[in-house]
Amino acid sequence: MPSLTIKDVAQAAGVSTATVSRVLNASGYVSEQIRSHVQQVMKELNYQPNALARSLKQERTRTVGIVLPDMTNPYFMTMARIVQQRLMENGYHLIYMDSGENPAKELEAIELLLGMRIEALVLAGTGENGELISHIAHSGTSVVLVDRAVDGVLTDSVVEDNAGAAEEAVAYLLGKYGTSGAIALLNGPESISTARERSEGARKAIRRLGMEAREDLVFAGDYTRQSGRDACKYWMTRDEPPQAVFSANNEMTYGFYQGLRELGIPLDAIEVVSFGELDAATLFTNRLSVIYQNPQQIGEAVAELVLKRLEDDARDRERRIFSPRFELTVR
Amino acid sequence: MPSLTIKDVAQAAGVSTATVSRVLNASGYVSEQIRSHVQQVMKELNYQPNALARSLKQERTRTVGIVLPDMTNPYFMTMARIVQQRLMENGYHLIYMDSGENPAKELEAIELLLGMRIEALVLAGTGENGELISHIAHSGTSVVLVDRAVDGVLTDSVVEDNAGAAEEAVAYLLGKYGTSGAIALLNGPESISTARERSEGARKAIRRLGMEAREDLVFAGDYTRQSGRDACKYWMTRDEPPQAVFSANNEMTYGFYQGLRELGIPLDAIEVVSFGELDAATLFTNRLSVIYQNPQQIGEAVAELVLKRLEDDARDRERRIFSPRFELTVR
DNA sequence: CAAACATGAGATAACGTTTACAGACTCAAT
DNA sequence: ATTGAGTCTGTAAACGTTATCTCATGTTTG
Repeated sequence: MPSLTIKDVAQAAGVSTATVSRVLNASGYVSEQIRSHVQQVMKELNYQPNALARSLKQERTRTVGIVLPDMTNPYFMTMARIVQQRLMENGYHLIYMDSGENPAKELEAIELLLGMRIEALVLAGTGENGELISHIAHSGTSVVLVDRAVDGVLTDSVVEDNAGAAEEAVAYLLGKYGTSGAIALLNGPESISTARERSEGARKAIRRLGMEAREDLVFAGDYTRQSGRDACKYWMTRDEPPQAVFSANNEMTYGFYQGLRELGIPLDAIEVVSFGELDAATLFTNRLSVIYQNPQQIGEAVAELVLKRLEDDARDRERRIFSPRFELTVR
Repeated sequence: MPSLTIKDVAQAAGVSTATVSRVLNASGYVSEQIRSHVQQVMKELNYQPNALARSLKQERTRTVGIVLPDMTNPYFMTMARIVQQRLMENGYHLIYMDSGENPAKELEAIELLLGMRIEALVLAGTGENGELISHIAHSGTSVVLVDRAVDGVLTDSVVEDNAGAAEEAVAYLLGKYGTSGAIALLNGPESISTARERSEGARKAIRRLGMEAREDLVFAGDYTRQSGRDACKYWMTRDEPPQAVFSANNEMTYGFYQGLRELGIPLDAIEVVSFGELDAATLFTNRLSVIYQNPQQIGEAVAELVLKRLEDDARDRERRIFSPRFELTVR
């Protein structure tokens, strides 16, 4: 829209556009008198510099993009908030995109951001657009992967020891409920690296006891509430339902409880250990434990890697691995 | 960074930049032969048009900004996701900012967006920057207020009948627990319009029975978990604790339960009715009911108003009011 | 058959900034 | 007096696009 330009300000203040620009950027020489006068005029006119023109000219946007699979998920948003905060403090800003766990939308989002000339991309990916992402990383825009790896992409990344935490949690359940094997695994989609790793860790715990996972107690969910519900119905209506469940994320866990509720089974009838942000839920039941992924910590790491990469593009690739805390809250 | 320009493409394809621009925008005349050739070249070079330059030239960004008080709150994000979706479908995109419920950060966010030349602003405000917001609305950038009114600002808006819903809920509690008055009100900050309205509605229900709210059973929270916890400690440690609580938002409700937990009081010892997204929580307790604000519905309305306003700036101001559903889930 | 028109493609002037570059002035040191 | 450095300000050329204006061609039309 026809908003004010530096020209209007210059005219109103009786100086050249160059001078206005200089006071705007506090660069070059400008007398204190004119300086304050120009600033006065800018305030009066309510002038707001055009970031588009500025970025175009400077060939810098000081902008970072982040694309997340689900912006309604507090885990991701808590992480992202820290990133935004740290970037802001360093003069960058963050632009959010939601891929909805959908590779095509992810592609669209990334291309939109590229068009905006982001200087760095933070991605919790669907795992599918490896070729493009690699290409981006090799052509000037820094890429930091978070939470999830992407096949064939080697860049800075901050991930979690999903396998290790899953193994620990399942080992705990096995220890408690014996080797009878009545422990169910509620897995996420194979396309997502975290889901694969969690599933693998869980299985490893079982194998270490010289057993194999009972495939009728393994459910291939897709990180949605609905799939947790489905798993519940599948398992809990049989003659010998499992005694415990390991769930790969929070949404599926909620779905599982919803299923119990619908089946009329008391929520405390079965012990659950779940990955993900379930703080609020643990208030309400005595038999749910979580594998807590500290999103603040992860956000801090992401911000740090982004900023480091931005100031030195030639750095070696860095990989941060955090260990989620298996927090036994069963009372 | 030195990304490719239309010039590079033109050179590689052996045509002028004007021609490349024409195929890019499918405007003007260009032979099918050259057309496909240029597109081929663009694919090969992985060319991504510079949105900054494009917007600058066209004096249109097709961008809408949204500033929310808390992007980790699924209520807001569920609403925003719909807005984004609808805007995308109409060729706009949405840029998110988080004000953290802080007027100064809100101001900063708005100014940033203005600098980016957003064409419309969606705002769930802190209630504090009325002057600026009014000014924006009167100078070409459409403004749509959502969830919360802002003093002195008259623009398109979509809000809820907070007072009505609060009144209904508290009337229910009064009916159930008699007029003994042992119903506690957990209010939000007075600066936020929704909080004021919810508090007022609750008080109205009490007055209708010819009584006044007992001020020792009214707690002035601030929409944070911590304040819910504080309220709990304040009320539940006295000789005659309240029999029921009306809470103005979800976060405070979680805090209240956390307080109960810490005090060792069974969560079902007290009935709660709360505003906000508490879907998951109602799975776990039998004595929590929610006043459900349908975020999808609100998102749809916001998107519709934004799009209408964008295509006809002269429209009359429109105000959509939704009635939250008081959903009695107590079993 | 000239005149009108549709088609195709290149030059070029913006859009709102920043940033050389170049003048002009002041002031101290030679 | 002359130089030179330091301070202040303006002119104008970019940044990567799009859109207007040309100028060529055909291709209809009256």
